Amino acid sequence: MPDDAAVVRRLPAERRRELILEAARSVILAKGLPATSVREIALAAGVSSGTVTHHFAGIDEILAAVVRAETERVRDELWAEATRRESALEALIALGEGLLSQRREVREYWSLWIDFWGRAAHDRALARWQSERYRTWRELIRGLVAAGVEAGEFRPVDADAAAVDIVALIDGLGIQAFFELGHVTPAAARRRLAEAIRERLLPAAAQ
Amino acid sequence: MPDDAAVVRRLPAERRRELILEAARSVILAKGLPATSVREIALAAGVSSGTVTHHFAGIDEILAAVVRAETERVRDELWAEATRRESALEALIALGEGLLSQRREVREYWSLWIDFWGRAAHDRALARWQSERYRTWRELIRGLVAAGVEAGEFRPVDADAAAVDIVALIDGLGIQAFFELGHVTPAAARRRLAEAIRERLLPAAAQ
Amino acid sequence: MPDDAAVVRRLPAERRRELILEAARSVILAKGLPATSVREIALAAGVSSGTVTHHFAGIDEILAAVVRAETERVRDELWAEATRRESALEALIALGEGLLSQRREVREYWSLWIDFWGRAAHDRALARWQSERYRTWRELIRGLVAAGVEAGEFRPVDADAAAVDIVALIDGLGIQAFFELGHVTPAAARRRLAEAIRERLLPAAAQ
Amino acid sequence: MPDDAAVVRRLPAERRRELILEAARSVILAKGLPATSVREIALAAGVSSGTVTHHFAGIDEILAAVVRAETERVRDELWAEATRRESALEALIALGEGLLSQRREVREYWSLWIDFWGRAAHDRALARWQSERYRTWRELIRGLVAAGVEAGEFRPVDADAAAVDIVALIDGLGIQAFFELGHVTPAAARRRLAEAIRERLLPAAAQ
DNA sequence: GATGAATGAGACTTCATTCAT
DNA sequence: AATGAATGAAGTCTCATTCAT
Repeated sequence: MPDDAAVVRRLPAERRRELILEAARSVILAKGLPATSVREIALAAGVSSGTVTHHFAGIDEILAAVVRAETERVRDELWAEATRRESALEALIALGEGLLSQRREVREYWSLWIDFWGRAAHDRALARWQSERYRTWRELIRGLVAAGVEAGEFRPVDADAAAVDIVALIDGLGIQAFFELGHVTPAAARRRLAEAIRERLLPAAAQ
Repeated sequence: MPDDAAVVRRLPAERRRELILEAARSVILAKGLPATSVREIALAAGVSSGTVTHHFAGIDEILAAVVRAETERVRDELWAEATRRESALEALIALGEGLLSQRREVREYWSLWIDFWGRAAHDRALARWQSERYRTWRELIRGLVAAGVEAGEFRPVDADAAAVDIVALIDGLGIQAFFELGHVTPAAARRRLAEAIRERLLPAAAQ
Repeated sequence: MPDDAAVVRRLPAERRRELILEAARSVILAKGLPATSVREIALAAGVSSGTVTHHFAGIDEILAAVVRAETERVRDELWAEATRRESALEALIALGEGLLSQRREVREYWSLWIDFWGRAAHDRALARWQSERYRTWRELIRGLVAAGVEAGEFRPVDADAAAVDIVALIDGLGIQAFFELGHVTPAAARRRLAEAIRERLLPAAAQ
Repeated sequence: MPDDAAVVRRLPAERRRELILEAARSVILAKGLPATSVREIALAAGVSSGTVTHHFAGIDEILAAVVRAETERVRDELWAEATRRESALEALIALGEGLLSQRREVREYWSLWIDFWGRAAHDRALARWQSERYRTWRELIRGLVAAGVEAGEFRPVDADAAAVDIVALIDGLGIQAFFELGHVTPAAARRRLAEAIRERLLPAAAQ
């Protein structure tokens, strides 16, 4: 019986990679990107450091994979939730509020992104990726705004411009809430966002 | 001409400290906070690494001093510029646009802050400091908004809420512009900010 | 003959640890505790400094391990030798003379202890350990004395007090012999010790 | 009034040297010889580190001077006290007990010596000096013993041998008491020494 | 006599990576 | 697939010493 209960010795490469990425994510969240080492990832994953470097080309690949997975996971989750709503307004607010939730995972999401920005600020390729990500978010939001305009739900605003504003507001409120210790709580940030979106898009009569 | 800049061997401590901080700032901007080492700072400053540690208690003191100096410099500069304007609207726009300028120094300012956020995200004391800094900015902006309301220049808005929104917009636009390679240029960010401020504060008739 | 001592690249951790401790011991003896660095230990062990820190948590762990191993080795060796003797007197003298032998290893033993005292004098935990070590030695000697008294071989002395005296004499003679260049040789120290023990313990008639 | 009360700016070299040695002594006692740095000595002396190296050739000279001064001071003091006694026995006991006193200065004396032994164990010149010091002590004690024998106060013992024994006992008891936390207190060490001296030297009838 | 700016060697430790097993 | 022994570069910091002032 060499295959002890919780201790899985040998796994398919793909499964082991996932476990290592999961461990890496938890270490990054706890200590921050710059303080995340192969040794700590290995420790958290319950494997030797050799196993970590056996499955990845280097530590940079691990970090990139973690951020990429997180991005996609959160985007898909929130988008699914948003498009379940009846109106464009509700969809937009659901999207924004999802990003300003006080759930632990959301705080972790911001932590990861703030860490990533720091790295991307000095790495051309990562900066390009970050730029793409912004483009994606703006495109999603632009679509919702345009649909609302089309449906007569919103004023006939410039959807591109509105998307820039809304993404900026979400980021700005997210950062304030992340560092804030009392004043701009996540709840307050969500209130501000919802109100700002209404004011920005609804016809005067509807506000 | 014995005291040629590049040759000066011995300087008053205060002057040497300044030169080292200047060098540290340039290294941080080029490589990022986590990649900034005593050795690189010394190299950039043209002194031995021993000289660096002779003038500072440790590398953390250097990094903190750089960020602190940058903060104060930019705040004072922009505030002086803003309060020179005639109306509250113009002052607000000057402040915001100053932070979204495409001058090299402003890009550097954002780089430094993005790096700092990464560190503050995992350091209680730095997070507190960041929180204080936000409080200061909101307070400055709240004052301008309240003055505009008082003068009948703005609608009777909640100045606190408006300050949160405007700080968030500036941060959000600043980050998008920082990473953006083509779409959301600094100029576009400034346009968006000015328009958003007008819409948020001016009476319907004045827009 | 692929595993020539000087060429062996890869070893079981336990064996490598032993080799490093052996190397550390030789460095300490040659240069003294305060001058013993990781680099020198690595050099003496024929490995990289990284290997040294790979096998030990830090240099303090190495130094402690060396001293501990030496202590136990000498104590066990001498005690085995002493208890092989027929009478309590002979056992005591064997023990003491073993500690005052002129064998190279004994001189090294004193060197190590003198170095260790220097460290323990300024370190509470090490001082406690040193105190324990004295307690052990006194206890061993007290037992021999008590046995001799019991057997009628010695006068009815206070065994506790005698143990303190004998330990003190051994230490004092050991130090004098260690530093002495001509007068109090190890041989002289042994003579003095044997005579002192006889005088201290034997009945007047037997001296 | 540049010459502020307690702050003496400029002193004759000889006086400054003394102040620095005094400061060095206190640092050595607090931190131990190996941890004593020029910077700490300068700090304790209230001068710049440049001043310290200005008055001494190097840190080794300072350390040697401190030990030398301490040695002479203690020897002279105790010898004066001993020779004030009426009998050889009392003089010997006064000498020994002076070295086992529980006064703070005596504990400091042992600390200094233990530190010094560590250094002398790896330095030929210092070892020679240590040897000389032992020779001096043995000579002083031999003289007292011989006088006692001469006067009929002591048995006709070999004074040379007795001196070796007594010096050894003092050292051995001193070390045990230095490290001991409860059992062999300074008071117990003094009792043991006095009794051992009596037994070693007095005629059987007088004990 | 006194200062302290400047230096460079060397202290310990952390680390990503390689590779024999 | 997994391990972990081994490496050497690079990290921060301490230090004794030099020397212009």
